Amino acid sequence: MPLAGPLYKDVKRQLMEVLTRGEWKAGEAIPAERRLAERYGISIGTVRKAIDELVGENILIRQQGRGTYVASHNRDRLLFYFFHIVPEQGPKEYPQVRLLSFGRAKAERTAAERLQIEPGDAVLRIRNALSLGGTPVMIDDITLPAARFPGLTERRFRARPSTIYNLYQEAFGVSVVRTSERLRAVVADEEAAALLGIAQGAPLLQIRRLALTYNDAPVELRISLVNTARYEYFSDIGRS
Amino acid sequence: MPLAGPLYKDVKRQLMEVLTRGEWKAGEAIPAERRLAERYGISIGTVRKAIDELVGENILIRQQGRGTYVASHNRDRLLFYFFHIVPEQGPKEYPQVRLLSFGRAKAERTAAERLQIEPGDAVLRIRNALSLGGTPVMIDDITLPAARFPGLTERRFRARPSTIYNLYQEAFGVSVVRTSERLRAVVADEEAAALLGIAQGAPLLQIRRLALTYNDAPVELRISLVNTARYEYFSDIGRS
DNA sequence: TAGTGGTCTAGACCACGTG
DNA sequence: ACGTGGTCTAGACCACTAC
Repeated sequence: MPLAGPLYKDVKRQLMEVLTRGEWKAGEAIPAERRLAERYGISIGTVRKAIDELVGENILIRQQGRGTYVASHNRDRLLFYFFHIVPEQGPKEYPQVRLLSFGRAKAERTAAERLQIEPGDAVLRIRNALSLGGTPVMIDDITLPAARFPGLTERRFRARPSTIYNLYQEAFGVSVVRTSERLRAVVADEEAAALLGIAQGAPLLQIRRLALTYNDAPVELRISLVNTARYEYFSDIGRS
Repeated sequence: MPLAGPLYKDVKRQLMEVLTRGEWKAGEAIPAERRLAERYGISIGTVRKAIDELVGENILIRQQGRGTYVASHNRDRLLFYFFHIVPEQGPKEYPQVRLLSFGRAKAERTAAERLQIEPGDAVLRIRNALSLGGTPVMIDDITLPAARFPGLTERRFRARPSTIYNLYQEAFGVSVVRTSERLRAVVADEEAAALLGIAQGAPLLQIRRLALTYNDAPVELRISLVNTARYEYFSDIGRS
C-alpha cells in the first residue's frame, strides 16, 4: 500500500488506532520512543514528531525520565481543560455535583444532528446541579448517545469514583479530548430560578457544549445554565 | 554569558527581540532558516524548533516554498482568531464598526491594574457599535493606555484602512498576539437597550477582554455587550 | 546504574512557489 | 532553475526518574 502523506502522520494514525482499540489504557505508559522507532523501523525523530502532535492534542502526556502516558481524566485535568467557570477573584474551585434526574429518552432532531446519530435513537438524559463555594451556581443538562454507554445506570453514575469524564473513560472507553462551546445570555425560567436560588427573569449564561473524542467524534451534548453573579466564564485562547 | 536553558529557547528569545524592535515588520518575510542557522552558527533543526514555537503562538507564519512571515492583522485573521461572535447558523460574518465616541480619560483602579499601568495614567476611551447582517448586535468599550498609542486621534482612528488591531500594529507597532476573555450574563441598561434596539432589562452577554502582545504584555481592555438573540459566542478549545 | 524523554547535529532529499 | 520550508535519518549527548 502506497504511503499518501508524511511518514510521521502515518505513525500518528497507527498510534491513534492502538489507543482507540484500548490496547494502551488511560494512565498507562506507552512504549519508549526508541522501542517504537525499532518496531516501525524508522528514525526516533520521526516517532517523536508523531508523539509531539498527540501531546499537542492532549491525548498523550510526556514526562521526562519516566515515559509517555495516555492522558487520563482526573480532577486536575477537568479543572484545567474542561471547566471554564471561575470565581470573579481568587483561585479556581472544583464543583460539587448533585444529581437531579437520570432517564432515557429518544433523541430530538437537533440533538441527534449534533451527536451524529439518528432522530429517535436512544439517549440518556442526566441533569445535575453544580455548586461552587457551597452554593448552587450551575445546572447541567447532559444528553448521551445510549449506544456509546451501554449499561450506564443511575446507580452506576452515582457510584462513579471521580469526575464524569473519568467515568466515560474508565467504564466505556470514551475519552473526551476536546470540547466546543457556544454561549449566549438568557433569562432564568421558574425552574432554573428555583434551583439556583435567584429571581425568575434574572440573566443566566447558557453554554451549549459538545464534547468530542478521538477524530472529533461527538460523544456528549451538555447545556449548562450559569449564574454569573459571582462567577464567570473564562476563555484563554492561544495560550502558550 | 552562560546559557541557562536549551539553545533553541535562546534563539527564540533572540528572534522575539528582533521582532519587538520592529526590525522585521508585519507581513514581511524573516530570513530563511538556513541563513539563520548560519548566522547563529547552529544547526537548522534548532532554528526550526525555535520558529516552531513562534508559529504555535501565532507570531510567525510558515509558508512552504515561500518563506516565514511575521503575522499581520487583516480581516481574515481577525475573524478567525479574535472575533468569537457567530450566527446561530451559517458562516461567520465580518462586523461593521461604527464609532460612537472617542475621548481621553484617567485610568480607573481596576482598569489600570489589568493594563499594568498606574491609576490616573492617561487612557483613551473608544466606544463602537458593531453590526452583523445590517443590525447592531454589539457595543464595544475600549480602553487603551495612551502611552502605547502616542498621537492616536479620533480622525486617525476613523481613517484606519483595515481592522482596529491592524491599526495598532501598523501605526504603533503594537501586535496583539492573543486575548483572554471573561464572560457573564447581564441585563441591558437604558443606553445599551437603545443602541441595540432591544428592551431594557433584556439579557446581554458581557465580554471583558484583555488583549496581549509579545511576552503577555497587556495593551487593550475591551468590554463588549452582545445581543445573543440571533448570534452566539463560539469557543473552540484545543482545536487541532 | 539503567532507562526514559529532551536537545542538538549535519546532512540528504522532497514538495512547493516563483520566475 | 532556484530558493523556500517540510520530512527523515542516525547518531551523540544531556537531564531527569527510579531503583
